[in-house]
Amino acid sequence: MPELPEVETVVRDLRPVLRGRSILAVRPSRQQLRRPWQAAWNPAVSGAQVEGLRRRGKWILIDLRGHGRAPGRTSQRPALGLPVVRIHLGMTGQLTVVPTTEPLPDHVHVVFELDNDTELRFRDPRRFGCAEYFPDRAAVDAALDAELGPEPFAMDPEAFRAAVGRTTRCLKAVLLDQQVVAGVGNIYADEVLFRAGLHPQRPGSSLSAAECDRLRETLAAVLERAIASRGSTIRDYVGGSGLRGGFQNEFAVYGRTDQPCRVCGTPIVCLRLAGRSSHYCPTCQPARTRVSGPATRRRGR
DNA sequence: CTGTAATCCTGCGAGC
DNA sequence: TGCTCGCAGGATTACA
Repeated sequence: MPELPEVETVVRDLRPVLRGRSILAVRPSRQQLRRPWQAAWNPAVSGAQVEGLRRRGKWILIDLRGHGRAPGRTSQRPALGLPVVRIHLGMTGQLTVVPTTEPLPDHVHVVFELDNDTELRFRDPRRFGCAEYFPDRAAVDAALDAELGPEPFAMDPEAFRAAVGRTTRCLKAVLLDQQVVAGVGNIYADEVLFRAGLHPQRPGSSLSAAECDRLRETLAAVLERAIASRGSTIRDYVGGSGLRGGFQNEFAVYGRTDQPCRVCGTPIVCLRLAGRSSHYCPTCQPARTRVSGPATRRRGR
């Protein structure tokens, strides 16, 4: 569920609440998330202090200072590291800080006990998300940069044109590819393509430079607007403070199958592309670039 | 390389 | 009221 705007909202909500707090302990539920629980969690994270929160693509990064209670004598500790907790919300993940006295709902799979009678809870009914511990911040950043494309804001226009132009995959698949641009998911891919007037099925290589630039600019604009609305809540999503998002009220196409396009009235169409439901307006997003004049007539080979 | 489908899960709404 | 079915914001893998 959570795409870039939702993850960004969670990070902005939690940053002032978590910064400077110490983690007393980490408790997993009995059920596994996407990756198995790491035994290193507790000795490494307990006692560490939260230095800050960041987002990269759809990942939430909690930067820690100190390694907490290392086993053995103090003198045998390794040099102070900069550990990181890395969290992905998957489809239904929620990350909130609440007083310890708050009743524990179902599907809370990781609890970080904090030093002020509150706790950070990772709740994820479908368990497609994951929470991992890494001992070294630089290594995490390097790994993320290797597996993710650039953040959608301030992308290099040349590089984006090259990435889109070199593939025959359809635009929907291109936008969902985290290596092309990080953070876009099913909702915003559809919304961006509508606002850019591009058919989701068009091959990346069919775009002109101008269309590519328009796509890149629309992408940043839509995501920024969505962040300003605190993301979209279809069902499960809540921000770090438990608040729902508001951008679902501005959807032009997502989830609006058969409803009239807000611009031209044509019924919105839903197709299956890249394994995901894809919504678009067949009038506002023509399948072929509109070309005027008889030059488009077939000329001999 | 590209597209498709299945997989990991739970929950909810539609339709009967 | 209750049942089954299909689908859901993600990501990875296998296979044609």
